[in-house]
Amino acid sequence: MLDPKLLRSHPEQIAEQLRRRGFELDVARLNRLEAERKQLQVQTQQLQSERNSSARAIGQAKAKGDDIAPLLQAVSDLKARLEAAEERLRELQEEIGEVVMGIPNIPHESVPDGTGEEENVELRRWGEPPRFDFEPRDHVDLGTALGQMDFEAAARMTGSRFTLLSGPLARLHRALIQFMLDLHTSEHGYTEVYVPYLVNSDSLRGTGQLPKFEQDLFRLSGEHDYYLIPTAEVPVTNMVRETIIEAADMPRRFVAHTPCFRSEAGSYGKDTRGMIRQHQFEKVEMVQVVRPQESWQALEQLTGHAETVLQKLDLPYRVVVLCTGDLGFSAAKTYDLEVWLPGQQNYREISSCSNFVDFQARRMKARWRDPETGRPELVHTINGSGLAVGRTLVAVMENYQKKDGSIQIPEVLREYMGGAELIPG
RNA sequence: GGAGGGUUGGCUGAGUGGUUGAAAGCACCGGUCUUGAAAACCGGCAUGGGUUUACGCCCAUCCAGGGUUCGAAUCCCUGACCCUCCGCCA
Repeated sequence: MLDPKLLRSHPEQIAEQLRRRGFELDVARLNRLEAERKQLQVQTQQLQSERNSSARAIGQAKAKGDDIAPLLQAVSDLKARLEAAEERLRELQEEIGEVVMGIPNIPHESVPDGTGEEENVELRRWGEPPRFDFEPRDHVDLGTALGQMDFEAAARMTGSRFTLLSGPLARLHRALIQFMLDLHTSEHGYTEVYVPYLVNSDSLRGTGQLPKFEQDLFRLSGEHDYYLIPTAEVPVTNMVRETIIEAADMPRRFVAHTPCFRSEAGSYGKDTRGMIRQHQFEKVEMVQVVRPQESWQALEQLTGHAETVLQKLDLPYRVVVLCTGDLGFSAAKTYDLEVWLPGQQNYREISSCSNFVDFQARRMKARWRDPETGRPELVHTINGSGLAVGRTLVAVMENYQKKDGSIQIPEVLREYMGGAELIPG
């Protein structure tokens, strides 16, 4: 959510900045609603003030033993007028609230202009795509040949876009999780957290998935109105919802491994083969809650933490900065890490690191006490995948494959694999 | 699943219809005292919104929503969450 004060005072400037990301802000409508709100609010508050003072007068008269009948007479129609005004004001504020909640974040000035994915800008590359003296296979062929990856069985027990892993491949998947968590907690200063995988709608509103992106979520039916988390960002960021953090406790850095559940109703036909796009996948997520003046530095740092995972796994990747048109709803700036997949001969997204500045914090009422002002101020929130586990498994399989279909185990994972160096073909 | 208790400011916690936005304590900030610190003493200290050049004034908020009333933290209803006991259970 954008600062309502800014939205009121400089709507044209905000509209212009939002136009960069292809969002058309209806300034005329907003101004009209605001003008009406202002007028109605003043009127309502006048009536409330009237009610308060007359109620007080009645109380005093009663205490003195005076006759209160004429006073009661004087306020006889006040209540009806007040209720009508309050009702209209409430409706109006709801309408304004809906409009405001549907406005995306303003892109940071450093974000390149563009209309979509193809205009994202590559910043740097790390590592060399491996050369094979044979035709490299993709993870589906490799996993199926090993007999340790079964999409058909998963489709029978559930449906499409699910995977069944078994044996060493299942263990490798788990090893990746352990490795990532250990790295971030022991070397990058994150606190590991375990969180609910079901959340309420307030939490999803707080991080920006609701109200606009309900179709991407799995929602429970039955007694509770809960949703399956689409990312650990939701529960972890909401840890600080409606709290005031003391300056000494900043910054806060959390890392969590969770499954993620995405309906992605709009993605039919995209990445239908393999584990790239699933309804359920594991992710290790880093979240930072920082002082506003530190958030841009924190984004660079957090992106580096995600890169370290790829470097330690010796997986070639590149870093791109998303252009304005590809930016997520809540983000002010996003770096994507894309890993090299020999099976696709392409770089594919494996991590997304974003600075949300105060956008989520305002929705969540997440604040800290600024020693400069002594008052509660909004925090900034940053998060990033460190990394998407399923896609990392894909990357390891495809980059570490051998001609006979066996898969070499990256050195840093061996301690989590009982010392094994190879998944034999 | 059954029975009961609770939810008040950063924290603890008073407060059952009329200057209560809310006692008191803690924490925090400033001052006096002190070589310095502590203690003691004095003072300050909620959030959001409207309005004003400004001092300020006004409104809302005591879990949420509805109701009763001239007037609700306080009474009634519904819901959420927390706690205790019983039952069941990984």
